[in-house]
Amino acid sequence: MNSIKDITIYDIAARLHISPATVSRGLNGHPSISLKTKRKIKECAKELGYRSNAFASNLRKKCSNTIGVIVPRLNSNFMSDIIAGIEKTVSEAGYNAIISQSLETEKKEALNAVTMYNNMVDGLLVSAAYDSKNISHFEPFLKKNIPVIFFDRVLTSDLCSSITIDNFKAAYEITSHLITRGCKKLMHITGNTLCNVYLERMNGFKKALSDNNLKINSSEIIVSNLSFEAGIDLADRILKMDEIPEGIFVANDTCAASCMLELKKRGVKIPGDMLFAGFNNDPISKIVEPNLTTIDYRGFEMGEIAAKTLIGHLNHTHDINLTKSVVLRHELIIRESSNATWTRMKDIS
Amino acid sequence: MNSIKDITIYDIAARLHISPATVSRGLNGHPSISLKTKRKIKECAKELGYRSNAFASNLRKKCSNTIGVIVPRLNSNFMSDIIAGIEKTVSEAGYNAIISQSLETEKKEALNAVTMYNNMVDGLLVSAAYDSKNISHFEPFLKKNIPVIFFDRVLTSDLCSSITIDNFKAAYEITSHLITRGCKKLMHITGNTLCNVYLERMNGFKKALSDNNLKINSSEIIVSNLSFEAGIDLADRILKMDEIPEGIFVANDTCAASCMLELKKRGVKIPGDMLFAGFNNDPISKIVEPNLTTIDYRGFEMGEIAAKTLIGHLNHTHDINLTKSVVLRHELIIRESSNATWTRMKDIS
DNA sequence: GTGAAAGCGCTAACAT
DNA sequence: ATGTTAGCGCTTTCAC
Repeated sequence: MNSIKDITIYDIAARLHISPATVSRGLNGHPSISLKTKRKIKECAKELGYRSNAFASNLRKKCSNTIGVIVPRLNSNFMSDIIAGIEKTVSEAGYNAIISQSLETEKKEALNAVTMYNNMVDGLLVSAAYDSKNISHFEPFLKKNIPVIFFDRVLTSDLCSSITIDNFKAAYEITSHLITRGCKKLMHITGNTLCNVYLERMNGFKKALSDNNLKINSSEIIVSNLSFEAGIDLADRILKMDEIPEGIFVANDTCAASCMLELKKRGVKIPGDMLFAGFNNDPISKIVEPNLTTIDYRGFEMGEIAAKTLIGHLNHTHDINLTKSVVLRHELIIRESSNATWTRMKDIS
Repeated sequence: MNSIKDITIYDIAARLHISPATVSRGLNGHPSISLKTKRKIKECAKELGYRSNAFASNLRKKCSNTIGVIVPRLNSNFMSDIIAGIEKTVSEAGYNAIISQSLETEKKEALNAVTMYNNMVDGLLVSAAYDSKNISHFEPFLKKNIPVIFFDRVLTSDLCSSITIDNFKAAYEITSHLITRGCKKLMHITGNTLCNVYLERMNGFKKALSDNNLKINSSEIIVSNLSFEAGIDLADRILKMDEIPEGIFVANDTCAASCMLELKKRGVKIPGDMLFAGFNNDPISKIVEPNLTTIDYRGFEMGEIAAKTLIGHLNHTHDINLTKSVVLRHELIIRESSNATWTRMKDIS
């Protein structure tokens, strides 16, 4: 295939009448090589179009200088920001990143992990799939002391660090906000509660209710896949309820937006008849009418910190204390979908 | 770091009293190894927790079994679909993919290309950055006969295949649709016309106008970065025009949606006062009100075909005829934003 | 400051 | 059907 032979350090050595060892050292900035020879080597390398053979180098050094990234999906702004944050950080530290998506299944997540393992990644950054139950598929890494760090969607383990936001608190705040606006009968639409982010958001919702002396009826918490289509089905389900909720907190923006639209289509006025809140501050939350109250958190920063934590750990190899958690800040963004005092109580009085 | 020594084929060979070569062949399913020994080898490998060292293998074979993917951004559903299509295809063919984003700059695209080159990818799949002007940064690949295939955002070159849709035709169709609906004064908002997709969409727009005997005023074509924010600024600019357009075709959905919303906020009725069309069939197009007329094309399929083309080329190494183009189908999706006969002409009559 | 030499783990001639 | 052997390109210990 590649008709033209690759230039190796031997070619440079021959041309310069020095040893390959010196060339290797020169190229890698080894301190004990004189500046003059270093310069000569680099010039020659450039001239001949030399490129370092990463395989030979990695084989010899027994490490890849690569970190693996596994995420559920790449299709959100949020994830793209995270990836950008990771890429920036790892490349600044002289590492490469290899990225893969689990498409929300534990099976593909495990498969991706095997690939990463075989490619000898130095560390792993993971945001777990929707149905990932435990860290068993990451055990080969842990056994070999290859650090695995979770971000956003974490799998709890004593052996892994995690970077998250305080989903419980964020949910508590957004629910309290709806309550402050006058909602008494609230509803929560969440994702698979195996997933920490959805479990915690649900718990925050519940706590806000109980702290405000509102009773929690289990029928008012619905688990869904939070897709666009699910939002439409949910609207239907909501309208069929005995008592229509006054405020709805959905665990993501996409589903909140489609649900809201469907309800509007069926004659529900928002925020007139019902208040709405989402989660993520996705661009969609600024497009949907009314604009959606939501929780903002910065993906880029999360990616940066996840990568920095991993690389920091990789550098001082003796850091026993891997198991730390970083919690990033979030912000409640109040928009039109909840920005009215809820007044259906007039009907009752 | 990794305290436990890795198992190699030598360990398996020793344990089984056979040669490492046999182990290697057995593991790789070489035909001339008896089924019995194959099974024995695989069992032993599993038992010892063997993993193949990809570096040694790649070093020896002088190929990486990896294809590189460079895209502008990962943050759209469309791109995520493309990546999923690529990943599925390459993994079925026994390859790996390494993915990176250029963040819309030629500079980072070139940087990513260097990384890919040093990692000896067997081929490259590229969707060009916003400001990528030529293929010079891919020349090292072409010089070494490493195939580079463009998809969606292509850079024209005799040396590279491309997978696209017929942007010209799609734009022609959507513009004709607006004209059929009664618009006489049309406007087009496009991206950097260095980019084939935007250039062709603009040309399709122009052709539809001239075919319908509508004159093209250069002021009615605006180049923008097509971002959410740009849409808002454009709304302002549109309202300041001497003659407000009757129909607007924007080259993507995000910008179309934000522009439409801002116009609505300023009192413009859509589709009452003005028809709108976007491009991409992004989820946002189904959220914005009115729902946006747009062009749909399937990303998953595009990714699949791009990867299949590349891998097909990789397999029969003698395929001289790399330079072929595949054009995928697209579909005009008519929604509410243009689904009304335009009637402002009443004002004039 | 530089060189010699061994070896990382695997594969592919070339044997048998 | 299996074994022998050499070598992919690099890094690194040990010499000097």
